[in-house]
Amino acid sequence: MKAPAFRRIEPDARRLALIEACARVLARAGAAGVSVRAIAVEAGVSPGLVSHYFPGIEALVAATYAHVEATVAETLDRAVEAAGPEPRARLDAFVTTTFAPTIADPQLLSTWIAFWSLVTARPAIAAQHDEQYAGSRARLEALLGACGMPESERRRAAIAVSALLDGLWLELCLSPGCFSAEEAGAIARRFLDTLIS
Amino acid sequence: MKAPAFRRIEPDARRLALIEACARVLARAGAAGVSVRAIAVEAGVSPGLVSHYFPGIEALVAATYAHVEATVAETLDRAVEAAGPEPRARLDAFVTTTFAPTIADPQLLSTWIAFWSLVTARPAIAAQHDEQYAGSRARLEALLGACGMPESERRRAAIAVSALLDGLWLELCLSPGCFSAEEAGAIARRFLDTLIS
DNA sequence: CCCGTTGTTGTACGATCGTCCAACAAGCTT
DNA sequence: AAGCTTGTTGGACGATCGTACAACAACGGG
Repeated sequence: MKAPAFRRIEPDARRLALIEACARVLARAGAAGVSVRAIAVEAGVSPGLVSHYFPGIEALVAATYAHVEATVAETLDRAVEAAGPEPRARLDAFVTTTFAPTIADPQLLSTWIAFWSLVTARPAIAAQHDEQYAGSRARLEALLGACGMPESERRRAAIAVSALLDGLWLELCLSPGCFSAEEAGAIARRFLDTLIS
Repeated sequence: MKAPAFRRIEPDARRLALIEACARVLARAGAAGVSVRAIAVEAGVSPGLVSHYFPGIEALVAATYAHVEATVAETLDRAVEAAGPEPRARLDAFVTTTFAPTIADPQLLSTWIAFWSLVTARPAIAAQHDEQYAGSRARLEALLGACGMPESERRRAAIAVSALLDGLWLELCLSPGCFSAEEAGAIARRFLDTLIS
């Protein structure tokens, strides 16, 4: 009559648990502190299990980035839906939520940095980045189109807005004291004013 | 009659040589491939010398970032000077040069990423980032002021332009095929049009 | 209840990491 | 030419890394 030494769970659930553990390690220790053992401890499993589910740390980091990015995108979508039917209000909600504490978080940035550090050297990861960036831009294009922007201008406008948001988000994470989330939101919304009018 | 086993050079020159070697290693192997030994081989010295000049890899990466950032800033300043006296032409030169091949270079990005990965965890490096970012923004504010922008608007405008340039530059390095340097320059210059008019 | 499947463990292995320091030698001074 | 300063070497050290693999045990089907 003793407690089981471990629990068996289905592969997909285990994969997700490892991904979430990796995200926590990245948030706590940064890109340099991520390792098979640290993730295993965080997930409460043995080190060997990490290698069993992922061919290497890089694959796990890539999967973690994909998962966190999807979570962020879901948060943004939810905020857009909550903003109601007015197109411009939806766009503003997208912008404001981008700088909300849960997203403009230095700990979240470390996941991006760990992923970015792999993009240049690994073609497969570069392809993943291209794909996720295209998806993010497509959502932005849809929001801009709903505001009446002609299709011929949407591509460039989405690239511009995406870059502005990324740049503000990045600096907000790296130097939180330099300017506030409200200021970042105001800058971005003002930029949208000039784009849409 | 045999060649000397090594050359003694003055500490400042050796420090610079190590910094340049670190930059080359970062460009070639990325943030994950940087190590004391790799840098020592690249600089043609023994591993012990790296530790002798820098308290650790992190300090060397920080010094390398400072050096590369200064080089980039100098390139931008030179381009601005070469653009002549017209304020708007100087601003355009700043923007265009930001996306020139020597600056919007994936290999250069790895230096930034290696540095960024240290910002969150190390307060001293966060302070260095704040300082260098403030300097970069001050240069931008001066260029905007010369174009007739009132001082009360310069801060926000510089933050906005800096973020847009950073975001475009980042994406240009990560996904070179998505849009061109010319397109990035056109987007940025168009943004400046709306700001200055 | 037992048995087979397979998710999981835990360790051993070689490689590589950053750090350290005593010994060496290059080059200036005398 | 000899001595001295000090930049430089190069290996030793313990820690940690990713990987691999044989043994184990949890859990469902019989």
